[in-house]
Amino acid sequence: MPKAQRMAQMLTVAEEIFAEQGYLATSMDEIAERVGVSKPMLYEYFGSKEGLLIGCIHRARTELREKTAAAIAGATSPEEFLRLGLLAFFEFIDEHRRSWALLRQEAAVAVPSAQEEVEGIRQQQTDMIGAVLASFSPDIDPLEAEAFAEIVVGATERLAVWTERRPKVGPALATEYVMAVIWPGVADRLKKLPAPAPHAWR
Amino acid sequence: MPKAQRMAQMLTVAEEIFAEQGYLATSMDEIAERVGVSKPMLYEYFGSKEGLLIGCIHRARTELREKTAAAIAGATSPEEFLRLGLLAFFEFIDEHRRSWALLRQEAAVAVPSAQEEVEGIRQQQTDMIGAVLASFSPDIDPLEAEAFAEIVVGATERLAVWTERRPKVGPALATEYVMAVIWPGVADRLKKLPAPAPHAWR
DNA sequence: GCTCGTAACTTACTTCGAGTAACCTACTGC
DNA sequence: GCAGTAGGTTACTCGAAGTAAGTTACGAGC
Repeated sequence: MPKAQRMAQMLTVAEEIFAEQGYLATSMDEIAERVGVSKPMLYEYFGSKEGLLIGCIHRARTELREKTAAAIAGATSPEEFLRLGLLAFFEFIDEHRRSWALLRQEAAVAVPSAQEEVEGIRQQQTDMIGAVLASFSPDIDPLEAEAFAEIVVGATERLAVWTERRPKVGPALATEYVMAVIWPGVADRLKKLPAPAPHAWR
Repeated sequence: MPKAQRMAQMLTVAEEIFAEQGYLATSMDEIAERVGVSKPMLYEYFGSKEGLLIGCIHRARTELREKTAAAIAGATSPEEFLRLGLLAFFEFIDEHRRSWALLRQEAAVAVPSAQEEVEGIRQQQTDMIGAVLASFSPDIDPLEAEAFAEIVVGATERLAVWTERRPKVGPALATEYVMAVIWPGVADRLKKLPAPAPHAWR
């Protein structure tokens, strides 16, 4: 089997087993066996167990970025922008329930560089939010914009984990919940800056 | 040295080394050596490496619960309640910078029971928020209340991680950021429902 | 002042899994 | 038909989790 194809297969199998049993409880021998190949092949292509995990995360990250970018492409207001971005995120999670737990939870643990990959996902998200804030309200304090973006990402991520325990809450409702809590506050801040709002500073 | 004292010492050392190097990169021999005791003693008192980690998390959780409970004791409005709770949380993080990363990130380890301990911390937080919402607005949809609580906890946790990279953002400012984003949305929801007579409930 | 019981501790293993060295084989281009 | 290489394997090393069995410190009861 050609290299690229074999690598993709390995990632798929690894993601599945990691999600099933957890990163620590999974041995490279086991993954190799389920792929139908010997352990050194995994090392040939991914260098280490950690490398394999990072490969999984990286692939998910790429897919998430593409979906989000496509989703927000047509947005015309900050509210629409946020709503579409959140929806894309929750839909992604919904489609990847199993691997999501892995990527979000396991990766943190394991290894500093896997940690970086996960941070990369968050960076995508915060960058996106930061871009909304900055584009619609260029004078916002950069530190505050960053904090807002982190808050939105944190809220969203946490709610994504929560929806796993509440299967009846689908992507649309999850999006509404997040918007209901954060949008008034974000809108408030956006209004205040460009044209000083009626009620100035609390 | 008596058992209780030795256990406390072990937890302190373990927390420190885990935070320094990460859970995986730390060996039990290393912890034992730094405690000044042999490895089987660690197993005698904590059963496993995982057990030791859980011990660390559990201790932190207890401390956080006590501090938060003390902080919110005198609150009279939902806003004050939230603000004091958040402040207590950020102050706790500020005092435990080293071990914080460990407890939140590392603990997500494949080991389910460590994961549960960390979820226990979050449960404390969401319960607290849920209690505010329910006490000030008893007719709120329980599912929505739960979602709101998760959102607030997620936002807070994420901002706590962020402040580690922004040392100039202290607990007070972090609290303000979170309140600025979430309070308008939460207040909005509380207002929408039939206002309870202040004294008539419970 | 001895000895019994137990709490606190150690040495010396076993076991398991990550990572590696060295070797094999089938196909492709020439 | 031979050389080079992509794709693969077997059989190891080594480090760290976990354990079995034994050792010392010491207070209580006689």
